[in-house]
Amino acid sequence: MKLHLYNTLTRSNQLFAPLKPDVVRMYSCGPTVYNYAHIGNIRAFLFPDLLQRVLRVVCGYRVEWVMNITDIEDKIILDSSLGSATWKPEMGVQTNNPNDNAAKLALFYEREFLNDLSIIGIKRSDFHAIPRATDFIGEITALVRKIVENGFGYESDGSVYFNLAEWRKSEKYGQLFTIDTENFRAGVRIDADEYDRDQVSDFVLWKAHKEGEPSWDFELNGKNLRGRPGWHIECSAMGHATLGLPFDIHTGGVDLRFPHHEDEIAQSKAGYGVETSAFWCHNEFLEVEGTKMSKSKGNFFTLRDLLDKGLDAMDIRFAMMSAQYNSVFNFTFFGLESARKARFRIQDYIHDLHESPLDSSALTSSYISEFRREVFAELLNNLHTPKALERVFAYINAHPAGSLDEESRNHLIAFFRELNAIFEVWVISKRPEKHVEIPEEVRNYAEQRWQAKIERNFALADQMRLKISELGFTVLDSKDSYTIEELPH
RNA sequence: GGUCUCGUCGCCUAGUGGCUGGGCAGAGCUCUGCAAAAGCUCCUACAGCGGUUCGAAUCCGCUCGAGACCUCCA
Repeated sequence: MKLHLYNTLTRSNQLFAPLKPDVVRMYSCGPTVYNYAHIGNIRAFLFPDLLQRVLRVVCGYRVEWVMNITDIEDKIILDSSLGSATWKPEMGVQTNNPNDNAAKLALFYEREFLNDLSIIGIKRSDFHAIPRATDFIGEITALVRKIVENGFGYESDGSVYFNLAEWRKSEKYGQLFTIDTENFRAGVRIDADEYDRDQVSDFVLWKAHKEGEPSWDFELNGKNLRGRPGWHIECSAMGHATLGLPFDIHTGGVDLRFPHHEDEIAQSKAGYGVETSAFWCHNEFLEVEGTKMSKSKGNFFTLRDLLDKGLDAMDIRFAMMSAQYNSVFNFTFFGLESARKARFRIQDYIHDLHESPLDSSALTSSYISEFRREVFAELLNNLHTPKALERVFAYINAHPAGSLDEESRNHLIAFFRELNAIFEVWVISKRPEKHVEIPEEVRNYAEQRWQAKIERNFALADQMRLKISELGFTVLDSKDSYTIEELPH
């Protein structure tokens, strides 16, 4: 089955086919590891996770998914510098070596990040590689050297810049983003004072060393330009090293279209002489309670913030599936609760499919192949998860589990197993039996309540209910009997 | 200032020139109390104003409103 994906490069939905047969090579711009992942980051990684799962499960491709770790960058340098207030003891002991300090801080947050990914249902084993920028300094410097050799880079005060004026003579700059050259230049000039650049719009490939900052040797034209990589060059080099260019799909947040991805396209082609990726796919941002998430508004949440509030990571994962990846997702706590209930409706249905039919006289048979085809068709339509879920709900509404015969149930169970290989928010099994110890006291109260109820002494029955709930339990009545359950928390 | 996106039932999310989605919340019923579960039923919306059309939430124009990007940001 074929996937249609929105390609920012062509600004249209395009039929996807891998460049090499049967294997999809996909690169996702990963995190800069200077802090804990927030829920916006989480969405940005749930998107490629969903994409690679659909490519594998529905399309049947093998997927080589690469996500980089940016472990050298301004904020990392600042927070890892000697005397930094944000240094944590868990990161280790700071030394006089800035490279070492930056690496320690980055490694700490990298581990936290990978742990967060696994909590949210993104599997480590689904990655082909998770390269760190600082492990590819050799690749990066080689690329910078090529760009200079090809006439698209120049050195100035120990830094190396991309010569955009030269590049634009033969190539289009602004493939992913409509750039207004006049405003673009005017905007950049403000921050550009300290640099001596031919064009204000030129971006940095290699940054000259500053005292106290991490740095690496870099030989260029017989000079050692000790310094560190520019932010955009890292992805060009790592994508080339881990997947080869061009690869099939490049993902990232919408904010990365410009300048990050635009510059990546220019650099890779200026250096390696080839295009970067056939598809560029961008996820939209999320908002929290209708406004942009920001620390000053107090609506900024890391994943661990939400888990600390007692929220379930699977509900967060499922809630994010309720909007298409390329539309703004409004994250609300009410919405999260709605998503939880919706998720459990499907979960209960899956459990029910495993139960033996009570009344075998009136069972119907349902051909699920059409249902399966429809759900998958929605996913293949640019990962339209809301529509896919709508199909699922419509189906389970029309086909209560109790009405289906054995064969239909088994087909459905098999289908939900497939679907869960994409959504990864359900358990495909019988309803688990609860083994909760009911205290003697609670059982006594429950029995007294039942007797009182039979005698129609509802005042006493209500008293008993109150006592039971105070002990953390509740009584569920059926026609001729009752059961005792533990209250949540 | 430039480049865009979007305004759909109480909330969230689809959709598309005519047949009027789905989830959550809410109401009623199955049910002789209370509480819960499940099932059934109900809850017909498309910012406003013009225009095109036999017919528009869907196309065009204007107005109002919301938001994003252009600078580190997923």
